Amino acid sequence: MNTQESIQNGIQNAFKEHFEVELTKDQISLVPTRKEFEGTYTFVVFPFLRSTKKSPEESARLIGEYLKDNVPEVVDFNVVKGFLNLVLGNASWIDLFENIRSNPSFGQKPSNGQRVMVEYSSPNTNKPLHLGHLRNNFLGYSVAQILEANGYEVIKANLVNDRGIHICKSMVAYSKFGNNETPESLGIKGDHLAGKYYVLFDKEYKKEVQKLITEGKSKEQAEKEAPILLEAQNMLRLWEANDPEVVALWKKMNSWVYEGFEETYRKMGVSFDKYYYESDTYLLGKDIVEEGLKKGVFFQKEDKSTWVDLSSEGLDEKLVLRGDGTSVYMTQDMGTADLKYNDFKLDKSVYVVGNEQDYHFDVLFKIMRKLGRPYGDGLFHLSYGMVDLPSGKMKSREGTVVDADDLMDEMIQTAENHTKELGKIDGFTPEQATELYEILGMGALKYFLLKVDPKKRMLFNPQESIEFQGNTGPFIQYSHARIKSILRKAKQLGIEYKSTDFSGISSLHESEQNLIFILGEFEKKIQLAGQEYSPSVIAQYLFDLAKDYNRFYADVAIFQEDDPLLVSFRVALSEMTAKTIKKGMGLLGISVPDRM
RNA sequence: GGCCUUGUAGCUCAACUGGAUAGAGCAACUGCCUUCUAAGCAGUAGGUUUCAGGUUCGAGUCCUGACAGGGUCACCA
Repeated sequence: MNTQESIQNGIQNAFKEHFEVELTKDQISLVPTRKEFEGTYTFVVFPFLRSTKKSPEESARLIGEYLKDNVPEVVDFNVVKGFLNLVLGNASWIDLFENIRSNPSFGQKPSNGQRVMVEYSSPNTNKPLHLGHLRNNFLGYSVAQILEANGYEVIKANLVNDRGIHICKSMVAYSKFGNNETPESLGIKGDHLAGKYYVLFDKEYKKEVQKLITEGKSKEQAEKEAPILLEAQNMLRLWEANDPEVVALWKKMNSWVYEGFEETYRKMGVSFDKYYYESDTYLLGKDIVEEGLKKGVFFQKEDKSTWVDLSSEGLDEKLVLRGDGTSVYMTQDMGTADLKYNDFKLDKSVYVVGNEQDYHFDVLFKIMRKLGRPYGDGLFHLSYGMVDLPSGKMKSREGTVVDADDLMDEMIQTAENHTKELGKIDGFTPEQATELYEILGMGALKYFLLKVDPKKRMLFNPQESIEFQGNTGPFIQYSHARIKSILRKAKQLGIEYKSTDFSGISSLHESEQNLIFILGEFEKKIQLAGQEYSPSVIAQYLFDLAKDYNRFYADVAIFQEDDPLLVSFRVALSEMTAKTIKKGMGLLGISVPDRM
């Protein structure tokens, strides 16, 4: 039984004894005591005044007395209005620390027997990845790690959007203006080559529309009839008819893009267990439409188009299959949901997709539940906000995006400049230095994107946004490197701490207590992050942990201490902090250096 | 216009899901490197939590309404 539980027990008994009331454990919530008051846990008595039939102060005092007398962990208490602050003794701090450090699976829950798929990234193959994709990829990868730490078996999936009119746009532009350029001949990545032609298509298209308008067409007409658009539409038809020439071009350009993506993913540090391609899945889902019609979940209109009526659930009617029998996005997604389930027998399925698709997924999930899918309740849309620039929204077609590759390179470059300025690369080989810059640059970037609640839209200012001081990745990485330096010195001095018994320690510094307390919160935070699908919970926690450690570091001098037992204890406490930082940063997909 | 969502210090974000005097970082200002890494630590200053009501012992958090931003309401994906 841990400290919290024994306090809860004590409170239960106190209520029985003094007020003759039976409370259940989950009615008794303990909150951390605010910094300005003495104590570790606070019990709020206001909600129970009806059963205590006494003033808040009196009720709190009675419970406090009882706990002090009957719960060994509680050595003192104080009452402020209706808040009962409990003070824990040294022994329970040491106990708590021993518990944490003797747990070999700290930060990793045992298997819960459930399997979850996290689908993220899901790029289009007509353009390179940009800043928005970075948020998506880092989120998806991190959530996968967090779910794994919560005991799930996780499958990371990438559903590649490799077909459709937008892909044909790049292809048309390339075949018209490409002059047989290749990534090699241009010396650029394949995804950037495709992106170049996607932008070129848009330019050309706008030019043609303008020309048609001056020839007297209406804007709508011109936008529909621009020759280059007709070419793209024709190419899509040819592709669907398996035209050898179009398919060959499609394969060639896609393979370039995949090579480019692979390189970007490697730099991002993300990976996938399963790839799905829309060129394989885009015809799926029609059988589900049949099934839905039979079950009466869907209905047909006069033009033979198939719809679902969700008005009873507060939504509208929604098309699921066109009148001519061709698919829409929804059709495909219904089919893919079944495909994923049949491939892996999933208990849960997480879609990491931007919040502009909230409505779509709301509809999709409601449909799958109406159809009685066993996985219906396990579907979850991890909806995240856009990343805005000071100049506003990013648009690929107009080229106003922050390119993912460029940004990562810039971050690494900045890390290099910063490190050199601080003169911190003594004793590094060139390879080690390069690795360090990458760890720091990527750490800064990932932490910046993950520390914010995923649901919220966020602002990225290229000039100011990413710092190396304060609430940043490098700050946490720095704390880790500092501890590693302590551990190296401890080893050098021959200090034994791994199996030392610390129960003889009689007094702990306040910053040591704080540190033990926050270390003890780690598993709760992992659980919360898993429930909420929110890496920001972990990021926030790690910042607090690093801050508490740095406070401790400044407050006590580890090796100057006379008592060898205390020296060992402080080294052990440091080591545990480093382990927790490393594990936690791992959950965010961020590496930590041993030196920096 | 309907629906969804957001609004907290000059800026970027927190607030343990209804608890105490709303906290951090950046930017500004003050201190601290002859002992463990100053990418650090300590401190000063900065707030009518967009506004108006309501619910209650208690509201940034819940409800209603306004105002402002964003998204969506495609036979695009």
